[in-house]
Amino acid sequence: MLIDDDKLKSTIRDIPLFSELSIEHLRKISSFSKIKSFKKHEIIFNEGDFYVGFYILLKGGVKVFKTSSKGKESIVHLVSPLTAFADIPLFEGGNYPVGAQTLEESLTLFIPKEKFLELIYKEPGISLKMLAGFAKRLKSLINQLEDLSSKEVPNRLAKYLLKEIRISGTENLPEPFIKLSIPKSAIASYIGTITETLSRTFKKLQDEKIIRVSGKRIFVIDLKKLKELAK
Amino acid sequence: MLIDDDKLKSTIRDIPLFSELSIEHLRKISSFSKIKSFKKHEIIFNEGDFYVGFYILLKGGVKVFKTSSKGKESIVHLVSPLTAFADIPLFEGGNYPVGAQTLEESLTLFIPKEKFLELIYKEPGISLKMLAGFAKRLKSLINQLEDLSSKEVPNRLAKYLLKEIRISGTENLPEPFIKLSIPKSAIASYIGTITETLSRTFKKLQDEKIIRVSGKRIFVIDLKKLKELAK
DNA sequence: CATTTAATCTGACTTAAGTCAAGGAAAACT
DNA sequence: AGTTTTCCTTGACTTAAGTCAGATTAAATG
Repeated sequence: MLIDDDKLKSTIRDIPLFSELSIEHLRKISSFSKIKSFKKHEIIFNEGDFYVGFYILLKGGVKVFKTSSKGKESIVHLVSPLTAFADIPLFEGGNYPVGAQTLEESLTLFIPKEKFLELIYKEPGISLKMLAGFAKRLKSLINQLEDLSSKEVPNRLAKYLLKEIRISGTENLPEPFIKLSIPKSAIASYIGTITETLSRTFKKLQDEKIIRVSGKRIFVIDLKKLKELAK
Repeated sequence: MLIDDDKLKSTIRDIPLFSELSIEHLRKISSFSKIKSFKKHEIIFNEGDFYVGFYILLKGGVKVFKTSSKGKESIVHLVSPLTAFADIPLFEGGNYPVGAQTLEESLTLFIPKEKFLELIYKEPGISLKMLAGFAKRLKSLINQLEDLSSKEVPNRLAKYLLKEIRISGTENLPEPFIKLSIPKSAIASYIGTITETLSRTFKKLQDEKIIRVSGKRIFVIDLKKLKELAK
């Protein structure tokens, strides 16, 4: 156990999915769920594994991906802390339809399927929360889908950068920036391209004086142009 | 009113979402929902319209689409009968994030947001049903996303054709076939390409003796090859 | 049924982005 | 610190699929 029980309960509170549960329920959840820690690049589960439950990322970074018949992997979700992943098959039956692997050392909360479904039957409030969460993800997947088919790589990269800047909270600085904590190859796959093309696109945006790259940091010189590209 | 009330209630029963509701609840739903009929090519709602509720297609065909900033439309959902659409914003707030338009003369059941949410609070079984439905769609969107980024047009078309053949129930015939009820332009957009490319791809599959096209009917000559292409 | 309108096809051309191959840079690991 | 491994970049080339323009066919409508 890497964090103590009280800390865990207050962390569970921060998870949108569980934000409105009573102390009682939080205790219950923490009683049947397990903290699991993973090293960098460790596999959490493989596509096709027997489904036993879902995870909430507490700390670190995780990629959720599908592997095509030709072995090419495409990342469908870059998980950030306090977000659930692999919760879809809870209601679908079957095995894990995707694989998950850490991008850095990570801490997760594992929630076993059966116990959780029991709880959800008793506590309908949770299902409404989950519906809201699923709705949000459906919407974002639909957007991703539309972007992928109607926009080019520079547009998709711009959109990704803007999202990251919003998360970083540096949006209103004279030079908003982000620090990449994941390899560029993961970004490439996530926005639906390959590393070579991504590398060239980064260069292109630099040539156009829209961004400035310094190691793992990307500074936005011209936010207006970036937003223009993204929409 | 184009179908009588009893017929309507038994139709509602066939909708997966409502399949396990009591007569009481079915009556309730049919009391506050409205049958709306639409002509061919009629707009049901536009992207950005104020959200008032969702629809269930009873008869006909509907496309759900997003329009990019450059005016290019991409179809995110080809709705077939007994399927709900525009139900995502129920839990998300905001306006309609997509537009919907009929592809042929259609009959829908309109279910107003507020009334439905009231019902769902009282009847938690519905939310579990909806969760299952959302989970299924999330999974299918993830698959679409993966296909779009890892596969080429012929592969995507093959996959689409196979899905339609499964629906048509002719899978085990010596020559499985489907009858296109929607314009090819809709298929093109749905699989993420344009009509010209789709036309050439159809030709390619014909040259390779995988399919045979006769008007609006597509016959599969070589199912094995088609499946090979799709995976 | 004739004529307007919409859908589909075909060809010539362009282009974004993928593949292949090779060097460099940065990180991780004794 | 030095070496191995992973990550990133660059160049030359190829290709799938998009754009543009025009022709053909099918469908809708008076």
